[in-house]
Order: sequence, then structure tokens, then C-alpha cells
Amino acid sequence: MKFEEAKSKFIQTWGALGSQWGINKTMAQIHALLMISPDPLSMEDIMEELHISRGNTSMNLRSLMDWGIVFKEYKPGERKEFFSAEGNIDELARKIAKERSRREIKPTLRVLHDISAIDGDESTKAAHFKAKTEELYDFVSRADNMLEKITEQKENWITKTILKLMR
Amino acid sequence: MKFEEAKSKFIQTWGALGSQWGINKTMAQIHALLMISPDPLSMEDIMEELHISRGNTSMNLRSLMDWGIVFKEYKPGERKEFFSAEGNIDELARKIAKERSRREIKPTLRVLHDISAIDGDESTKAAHFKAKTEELYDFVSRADNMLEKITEQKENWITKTILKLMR
DNA sequence: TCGAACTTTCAAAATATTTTGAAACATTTA
DNA sequence: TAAATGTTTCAAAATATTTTGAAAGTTCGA
Repeated sequence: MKFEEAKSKFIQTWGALGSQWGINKTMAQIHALLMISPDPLSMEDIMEELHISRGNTSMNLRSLMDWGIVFKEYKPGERKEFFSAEGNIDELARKIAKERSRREIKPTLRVLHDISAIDGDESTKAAHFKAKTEELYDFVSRADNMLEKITEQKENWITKTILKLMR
Repeated sequence: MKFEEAKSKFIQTWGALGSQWGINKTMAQIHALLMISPDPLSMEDIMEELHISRGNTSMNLRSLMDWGIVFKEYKPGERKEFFSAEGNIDELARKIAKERSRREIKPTLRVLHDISAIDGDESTKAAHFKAKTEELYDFVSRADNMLEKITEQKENWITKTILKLMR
């Protein structure tokens, strides 16, 4: 396979993976592009490479920066802004895990907690509901905890975790 | 909070969580409904409760069954089919993890492997690309492995894993 | 303070996904 | 075998999401 072909395939694949995980395709593609670029890219570079509009590029770069996985850089003498991706993959995964926990798991836990406190209903249905939501709360908070434990090990968390699991 | 309100909130929340993870809203809502229902429900029941069409219900029930987290049941003497959700949450999470690995991670690994085998290009860009995709392959396959290790412990895997991590 | 260079915003357009509903299909019973 | 009961399919409609592009905003240097 030739470089250009491989590059395009990578960007497409990363984009598709993104959509499957609730991240918009372009955002994932920009990230892919920045990841494999040895040097920071300007907005123009990205627009050109991915054939997307200026507005789209701008918005998605902002999102990526909100996630903390893409950074703005300034080159001396250049007026333009340049962008680069988090280079360390462990760190990338840790940040994504943290953000998803904060944005999705924590709020869900809150709702689960609130709704399992239903009052004044002794029906079988209500009892079953209460039991289920409590069980779910318990499970999700344990899972979230596990994720925290795993990702708080800064260096090489994947490897460390595997080692611990094999003991 | 009253039962009906809590129930509706739960279904909405579960649906929203689903979308954020690339699962369609209705599919997640049907699953939520079945989870909190003490007894299996018929297609009619589901349609009525969620105010959705027959076709939509049918298609999403099929998907849920493909994922192995909802089952068809037959009640003696009844012509209709009834549906119920996997009741064990550990088991539910294991099945989801397995399916996502099979459907998304494995194919991605395949692509990563293929594209890091680019030939005849000695440029810095190509070298960087190769290094990055290899690193990614390595990371993703370790993560996938870890997930397998964690979920292959049938009973209470979350708890077991946390214990091991704390040692 | 002005104008050039660049970025952000956001309403409208394009695109993608989901949902509907009715016809086709399947199965059971009389 | 026909009617009754129930399920699936899928093209079209509805809805939701993404993308565009041009105007507004920002920053910097002269």
C-alpha cells in the first residue's frame, strides 16, 4: 500500500470509529490527521486535506480542544494558529475516559440515584423498578470507579492493569 | 417523585445515554422499558408505552436480540410473542463489551495492521505515520485484551477487577 | 485608528438517520 | 384452505445532525 492511500484509509477508519462512539465524523478525522502529522497544521492545511469548510474546521477544532486532546500552537513569526494532537496515546485515552465519565456517566448516576427514591408506591412494579435502578446505580458507580482507578495510573496504565489482572 | 415520573425519566435518560454511545435512542428506550418491567412485554405493550410505530418496534427488537440482550419468549396459550431483557447487569455489560469488541475494535485493528505496512516511502511523513499507526495498533490491541481479561471472569467481574487493582 | 490577516459564529442548506405505516409475509386455527 | 392473528419489510416522510459560507468578530502592526 502507498502512503497516500494508507493515510486516507486511516482517516476514514478513525472517522467511522468516531461516529460509532457518538463523536462526529469530521472531529475524529481532524484528530486522525493531526495525529499522523509530524508537524502542527494550520486551519488551511486541515481544510484542504479533508475538503471541509472553514466553519466546520473551526467548530470541530474547538471541540477537540475542549476535550483537551488537541492544542493550539503559535509559530514564531507566523500570524496563523497551528494545531497539534496529544502525542501520547496513553494520555489521549486517559483524557477521553475522564471526559466521558464527567459528561455522561456522572450525570447518569445522578439521575439513577434520584429516581430510585420513589415514594408511596407499594406495587410490585414500583418495587421491581426501585430494585433495578438501585442495582444499576451500584453497577455503574463501580464501573466508573474502576475506570478512575485504571486511568489514574499515569504511565502505561494499560500494561500495568493487565499485569495486575494476571497475578 | 412518583413512579410514573421516575419511570419516564429513566427511559429518557437511558435513551439519551444510548445516543451518546452510538446506539439509537429507541433501541435504548425499549431496552430500558424491558429492564424495569417485572414481566415480559408484547410488541403492543411496547408500542403503546413508548408511542412508537409497529415497524420501529419490530426493527429495534430485532437489533436488541442480535446484541443478545433481549429475548423472545412464548407464553403458553398466547399467540403473541413476548420480550424480556437480560436481567443480570454484569452479564448485560459483558455482552455489550464483547459485541462492541467484535464489531468495532477487531475491524479497526485489522485496518491499523494493514496500513502500517506501507512500502517504498522513506519520507519523514511516512516514517511518522508508520510509527503512529503501529503504536496505535499496539495500544488498541492491549486495551482489547484487557477488556477480554476483565469480562471473561463470569461472576461479578467489576468487583473482582477492583479488588485486583487495589492489591 | 485603520486595514489586513485571520478566526468564530450561526442561519440556512445539505446530508444522514430514524420513524412511520401499509403491504407482504408467516403461522395458527377453524 | 381461508380467515384470523401476528410479524417483518422497506420506500417515503419526518426528524436530527452536520456542514457550509458569508458576515461579524478579533488581533496585530503601522
